[in-house]
Amino acid sequence: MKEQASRAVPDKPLEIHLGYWLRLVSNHVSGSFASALQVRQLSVAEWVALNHIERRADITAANLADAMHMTRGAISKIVDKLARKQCIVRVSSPRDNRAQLLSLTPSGKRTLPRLRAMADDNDEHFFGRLDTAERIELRRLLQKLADVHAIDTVPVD
Amino acid sequence: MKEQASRAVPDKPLEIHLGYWLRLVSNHVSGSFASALQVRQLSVAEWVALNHIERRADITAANLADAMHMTRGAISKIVDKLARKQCIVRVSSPRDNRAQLLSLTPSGKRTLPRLRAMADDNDEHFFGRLDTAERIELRRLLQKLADVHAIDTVPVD
DNA sequence: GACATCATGTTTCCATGGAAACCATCATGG
DNA sequence: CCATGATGGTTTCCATGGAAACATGATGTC
Repeated sequence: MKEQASRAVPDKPLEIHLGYWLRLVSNHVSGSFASALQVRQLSVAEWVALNHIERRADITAANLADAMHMTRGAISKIVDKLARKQCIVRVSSPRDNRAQLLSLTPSGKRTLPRLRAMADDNDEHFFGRLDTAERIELRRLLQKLADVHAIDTVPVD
Repeated sequence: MKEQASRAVPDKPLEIHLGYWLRLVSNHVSGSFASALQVRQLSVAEWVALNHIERRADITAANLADAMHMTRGAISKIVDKLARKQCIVRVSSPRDNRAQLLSLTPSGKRTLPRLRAMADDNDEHFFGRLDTAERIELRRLLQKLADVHAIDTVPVD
């Protein structure tokens, strides 16, 4: 009598789901990076926004929202904070008075390399224990998942 | 003159970080599951709490907080919601009048299998496109990361 | 036994982000 | 030209979760 598997609690804990492990590790990595950024008075979302603005100067808030998979409402607040911190400036688009073009201030441009170093360190700290092959494989698997589920549906135009 | 790599924007986008992909995919998986749970009027956190309570009946709120890596304040609210939804009951511990023992109601026990099926479906939907070897490898890598960084520091007693 | 210390659970306050309503500005069709 | 709709950005409201203060009960020390 195999310990009556019928009425017993099904032995299918949360840990059997890959999603569980993904969330566990992901939250930890992001949380650690958030702590690191905190000494610079920045949030992860703000860091991501700065990156997008750096890569594509004069991006509009709506495009930024698409690129970051966030709502325009949330972006509005983030942009507001970054502007208050003198990291970016908002300029009305000459061809559309509704839109505002976002770009880095000199101060913003100067701080980005340091932030990037922190991001590199954080990534290295977490994934450094994997050897090169493992890191490549992890990246491949994650990209495959993103690809298969069209998570990279980022119009950004 | 290699397009002056000095002053140019360093070509190190967010996507080079494994943490970026981890967060991207993880958020998507969790978000999808959250949507699925929504039709049952449950949040992901509530689902996780139900699982822990099922696995360890008469767990205290403090232990649940440890197990879920959340603060007692947050757990207090989650437990409150689950109690209001008649999924669990709170009973004062006979040996410690501060502590309250949490356990599933019959209704809670009945709904858990359906929730588990939803979780299984969600996981299968997202990771089903990976073949068996890939899924095993992904699990191994994530567990290795959790292990190396002691993310599983779950006292739970 | 009295008091300091600690643990449990709740509450309050804060920050974040989505949903939806809103206003201003384009764009299009009549 | 103007009415209608679409779009960009802001605001308000809501839900979630952490931080910290709090009240209550347990524990330890003297």
